[in-house]
Amino acid sequence: MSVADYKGNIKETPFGYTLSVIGGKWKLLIIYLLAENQTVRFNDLKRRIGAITYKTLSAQLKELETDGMVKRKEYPQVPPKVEYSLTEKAETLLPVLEELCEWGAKNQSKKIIL
Amino acid sequence: MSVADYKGNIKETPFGYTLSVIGGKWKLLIIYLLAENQTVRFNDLKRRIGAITYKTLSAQLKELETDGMVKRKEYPQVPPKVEYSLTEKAETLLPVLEELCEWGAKNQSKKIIL
DNA sequence: GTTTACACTATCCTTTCGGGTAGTACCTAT
DNA sequence: ATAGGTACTACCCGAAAGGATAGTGTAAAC
Repeated sequence: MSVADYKGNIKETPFGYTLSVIGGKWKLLIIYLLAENQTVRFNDLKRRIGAITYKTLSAQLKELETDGMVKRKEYPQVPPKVEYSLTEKAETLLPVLEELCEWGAKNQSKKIIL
Repeated sequence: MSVADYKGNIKETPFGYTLSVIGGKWKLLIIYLLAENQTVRFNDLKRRIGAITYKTLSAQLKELETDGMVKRKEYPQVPPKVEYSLTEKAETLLPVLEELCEWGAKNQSKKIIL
């Protein structure tokens, strides 16, 4: 299915799919933090981000998990311990994210010339 | 400003900026249609997309315009005629969009292995 | 002279996303 | 005995995005 063929069901196109995977408000930051630190625990992630709430962090992680971007490893102990890390799938996206970032850096401040 | 430094104001990071420019529900489709056809008129765009409403199309185009992604050329005649086309800035993004698209195509159907 | 087309705008409504606050069960440290 | 830490969930709420419907002014086509 080509991008120009869709009629509103954007998630079914390759591009729309990619967008849906990384489009959440905090998803990129989470991906970057996991890329930098390999494995991070829930409350640690919360502390590093700061402004996010538990509920939102939990939701974003769950979405990333069902999209196959993060792995969740739970240790059956008390108090609980859960470690989050990137999947291989997520790692293959990192170079593309870098490029998007570069494009943004180049164009963010550019004046619009008509 | 690095991506890992932001605290909720995502639009100020290069990546967040890029995302905000292409993140609208129909923006990608519009960009692709303009890339394929060079210049397209308003109602023509509406017909090609189909499911979009005038209001939404109008809003998305306006946002793309203020972000410097599309040019709007108005002909002072009756009935009105307006042509939309991509700016150079938008054209520099096309290769990156292709890559996002490829990643999506490769990963969309992949099963998640834990 | 009624319809059609153009490029929209206005108003209202629904859906979606994320935020705020509180609470859970259990254990460790003081 | 009390406070704090762990990894969450439940419930409610507000803002923002986008959809539905209708209307505008002019002119050409039928």
